[in-house]
Amino acid sequence: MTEYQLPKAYDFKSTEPRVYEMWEKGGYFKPSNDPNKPDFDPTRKPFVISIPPPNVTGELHLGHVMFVAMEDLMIRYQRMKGIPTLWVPGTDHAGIATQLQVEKDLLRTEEVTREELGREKFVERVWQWKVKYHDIITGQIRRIGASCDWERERFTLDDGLSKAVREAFVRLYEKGLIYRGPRLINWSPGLKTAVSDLEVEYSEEPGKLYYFKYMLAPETSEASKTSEDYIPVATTRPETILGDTAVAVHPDDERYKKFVGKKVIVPMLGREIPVIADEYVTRDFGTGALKITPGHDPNDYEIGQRHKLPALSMLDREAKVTEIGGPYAGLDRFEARKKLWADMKAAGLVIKEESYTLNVPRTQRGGEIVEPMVSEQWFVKIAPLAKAAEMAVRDGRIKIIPERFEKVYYNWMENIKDWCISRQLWWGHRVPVWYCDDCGEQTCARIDPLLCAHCGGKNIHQDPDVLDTWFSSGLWPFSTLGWPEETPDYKYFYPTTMMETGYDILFFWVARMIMDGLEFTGQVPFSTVYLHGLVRNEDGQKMSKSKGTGIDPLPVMEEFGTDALRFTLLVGSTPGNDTNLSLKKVEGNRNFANKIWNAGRFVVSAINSVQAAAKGEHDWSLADSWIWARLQFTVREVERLFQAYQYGEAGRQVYEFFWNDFADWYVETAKLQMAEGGDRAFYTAQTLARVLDISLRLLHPLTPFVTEELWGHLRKALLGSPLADLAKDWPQALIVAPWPEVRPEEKWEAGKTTDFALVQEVIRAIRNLRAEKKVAPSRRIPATLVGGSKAALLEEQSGVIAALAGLDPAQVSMVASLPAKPENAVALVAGPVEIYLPLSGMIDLDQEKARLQKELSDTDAQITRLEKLLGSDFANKAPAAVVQKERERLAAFKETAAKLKAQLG
RNA sequence: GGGCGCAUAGCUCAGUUGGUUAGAGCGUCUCUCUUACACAGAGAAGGUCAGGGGUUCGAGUCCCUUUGCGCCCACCA
Repeated sequence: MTEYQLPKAYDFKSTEPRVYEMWEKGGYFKPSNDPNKPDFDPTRKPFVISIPPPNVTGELHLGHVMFVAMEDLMIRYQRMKGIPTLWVPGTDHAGIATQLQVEKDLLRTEEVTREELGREKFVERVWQWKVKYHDIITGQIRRIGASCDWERERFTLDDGLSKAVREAFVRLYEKGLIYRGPRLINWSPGLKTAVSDLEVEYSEEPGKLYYFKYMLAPETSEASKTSEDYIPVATTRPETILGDTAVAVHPDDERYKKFVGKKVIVPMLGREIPVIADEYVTRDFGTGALKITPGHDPNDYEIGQRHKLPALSMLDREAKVTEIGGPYAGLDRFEARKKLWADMKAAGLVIKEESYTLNVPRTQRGGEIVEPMVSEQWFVKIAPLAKAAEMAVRDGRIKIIPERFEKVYYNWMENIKDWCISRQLWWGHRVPVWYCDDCGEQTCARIDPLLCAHCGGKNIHQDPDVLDTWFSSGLWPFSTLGWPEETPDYKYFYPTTMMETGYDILFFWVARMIMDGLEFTGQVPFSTVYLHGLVRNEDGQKMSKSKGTGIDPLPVMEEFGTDALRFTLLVGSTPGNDTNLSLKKVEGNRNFANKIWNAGRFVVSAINSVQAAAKGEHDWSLADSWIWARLQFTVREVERLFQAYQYGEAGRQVYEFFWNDFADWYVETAKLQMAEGGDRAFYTAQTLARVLDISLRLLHPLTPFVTEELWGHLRKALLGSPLADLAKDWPQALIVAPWPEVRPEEKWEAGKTTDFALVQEVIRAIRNLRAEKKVAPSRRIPATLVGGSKAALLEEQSGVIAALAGLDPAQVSMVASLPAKPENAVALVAGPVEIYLPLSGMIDLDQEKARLQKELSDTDAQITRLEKLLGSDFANKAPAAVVQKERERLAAFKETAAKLKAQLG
C-alpha cells in the first residue's frame, strides 16, 4: 500500500515554482503540432494567441495578472481539448515609457542627462536596462503561470521584428500612405517629442476665461472712431495672442458684420491682422469673436487653412516664446501669459476675467500640458486602412466580445485622422529614410543605403526620429511568427485565433493590428477579440502608482497563492466590465484552493485504504449516482459557458459543485460507504477518484497549480492501488490530460438526483430543528420517518440520514404510514415525508403549533398563487413544459399542506 | 455635444435566448476542536432587484422615461 503524507494545508509557495518548472521543462507549453517538425500535420487547426507584450519598464501590475489569467485559461482549455495551441510571448520596447525610466534612473544614479551621454551611449544604456527588466517581467509572467512557448519569445526591437517594421514602413511609403510634412501636432514640451492624438488625455481643471479688446487698426477706424473701435475677444490661453493671425466672427453676426475685411492690432505687438468671417464661430459663446492662432490650435489651424492665414510658431520646443513674441521672447509659456496679461491691463486692453472650467490636454506619459504646434513629422494616411479594418468587423470576419465595443470601434474608424508616427526620441525603430545633402531627395529603404537613390551621392544622413511604439505593436500577431518571411510558423499559426486584451487599448493596439494585418498580410490577424475589464482597487478607483492606490500583485500572490488571485480575477469579472479587486475575495479563493487540496487528501487516503479490487460491474449507490449526475451537469455547463466566453460564470459553477456537492455532501456520504469496506469501499473510492479527477480537469484552466499538484498525487495513489486501471491511460501531467466530456452512458438516472435531493431535504429539516431546539450536536436522537411512497428510499438511505442528521440508528424507524400521530413528538414535513422527533421535555406545544401554522400559511400562499397562475392565460400561452413544472409544484405543495393540516389536527 | 456602462442582501458582486419562492462570497448571529480541511462544519437572519411608466399570461431580465455614479469619443475660444 502506498502512503502519501500530504500536508494539511496546501503549500502553494513551494508548489508553484516546482510545478511551473515541471511544465516548462516537460515541453508542455509547446504546440503539439509543430510545423518545424517532420511529423507536422497541416490539417489540424491550431488555436493561437499573441500575448499583449508587457513593457520592459519593470512594473508588474494587476493588468498583467488579468490577461495572463484569461489567456492562460483559454490556452489550457484548448490544449486539454487536444487542439495544437500556441501562445506567443514577448515584450515591448515601449518607447517613451522606457526612455523616460532610463533617463530618470541616469539622472538619479549618475546625474547625467541623455543629452550629455549622447545618443549612441544612451541607447546602449537602455539596452542594458532592457535586459535586466525583461528578465524581471518575464520571470513574473512565469510566476503567474503563463503556459506560453518561451522558445518563441519575441521583443519588438529584436532583429526579426525590426525587419518587419522596416518592411511595413517601406511598403506604406511606396504606396504613398506615409508622408512627411509640417502639420499641427500635439507637442509635449517635457518629453520634447510629438505624440499622437491618442496619447493626449483631457482633464477638467479650474481656469479662467480672459476677455480683452482687439483694437481696430487706425487707418480703417475713421468711420467708427468714437464708439466701436474694438472687437471684444475671449481666450483661455492669452499667451497665444502673440501668434494670432486673424480674428474671426460669424458671417451673420450683425454686431461684427461691419468689421469683416478690416484690420485689428495684435495687443503689445502692433501687428495688423484681418477680421474674417467663418461659420465655425459660435455667436453666443464668449464674445462671439474668436482669435485665430493657426500655429497653436487645431481648430484655428483648420480655419487658417481655409482662409490661407499664416501659421506662426510663437512657442518653441520647450514651450518658450519665440522671436515671434517680440518683447516676450524667451519667456516660458505661463510666464508669458502672466506678463502679457499684466501689460495689456496696463494698456487698457483688458475687459475682464471669468472663472472657467478648462479641458486641459495632458500627455498620457509625462502628464504635462500638451502644446499644439506646427512641426515637421511623419504621418500614416490612415483612412484607406481604416475602411478595410472597419469592414472586417462589420462582415463578421472579426468578432468583438463584448459586442457593444463593435460600435465604439466603428465610431473610431469612421472618424479617424492621420496618425503621427514620428517621435523625437532615441529609443525605438529609427525612421528608415535618408536625406541627401546633395540633391535634397529622400531615400526610403529596407536595407540601410550607402548612396542617395536619386543622385547617387554619398552625403546622406538618416532621419533622427524613431517610430511610435504602436507602429511596431501593430505588426505583433504576424511579425512574431516570422513575417515578412513565409516561415513554417507564419504559414501554420497565422492568422491567430484570439486577441485577448483590455478594452483600454482597443484603439491603440487592437485597431492598428487589424489595419496592419489586413494591409500587410491580406488577412485578419485574429478572428476574435475578447476585451476584459480593468482591475480597480476595492473602492472602484483606477489603480495608480503615483496616487498610491495600486495593489501590487506580488505580495498578494505571496500571501494567498497565484491560483487564488487568478481565480478571483476570472470569477469576479464579466467581459468588458471593470472589476474591483478585494483582498477578502482573494482570501476566500485561497480557502477554495485549500478546500480542493483537502478534499483531495481525503480521496487519496480513501484510495490508499482500498484492499482489493471488486469484481463485476460497478454498483452505484444513490449518492454515487447523484454526484455523478451533478458532475455531468457541471461538465456540460462549463463547456457551454466556456464556448460563450462566460468564464466567470463557469468558474462559479465548478466552485459550487466542488464545494457544496462534492466536498460537503458526497464526501460525507462516501465516508459511510468507505466504512462498509469490501466492494462498497472499492466502488466508493473509484467514484471519489473519478469525480475528483474530472473536477480537477475542469478546474485546471482556472487554478492550474493546485490542480496539477493534486492530480499528480491522485494519479500516483491510483497507480499504486487496486484502482490502478483508472489511471493507466492518464498522461504524466494534468496540463495535457484530456478535457472532460459528458458521459451519459454511465448507470445513473436522472430520477436519482431528485431522490438524493429528498434525502438532503430530510437531513436538512432535522438539522434545522436540532439547531433551533439547541440539541447538542453530539446527541443522537431517535426518529420516526413516515415515507409514504418514498418509504423504500428512506429505508435504503436510513444509514446516511441517521449519520448526517445525528440520529440514533438503533432508534430510527422508517415506515410507510402510521396509524396515529405519535405523542410528544415534533413533526416535520419534507416533501412527501413526515418526520417525528420525540424530543420529550424540549417541546413547547404552543411554539410548535405556531411553527407548523406558519409553515402551513406559507404553503397555502404558494398554493393560492399557483392556482391563480394556472387558472390564468398562463396555462394556454406558456410552453407546456413550464406549465407542467408548475402543476407538479402545485401538487407537491398540496401534499405538504395536507400533511401539515393533519399535524395541526 | 455624441456614445456606452453601472445602480440587485450591511459590503463586494453573479444572475446572456423574459418562466414565476432572486443567488454567492464576505460580514453578522447560534452551535461544534465530528478521524480531508477551523483557510473548517451545521444552522439562521438579511433584498418592494434606484424611481416611474409600458409590452407580456409572466419582467431583475425587453422598451420608454427620471435620478445618481462612472467611462469613452469630440474639444466652443
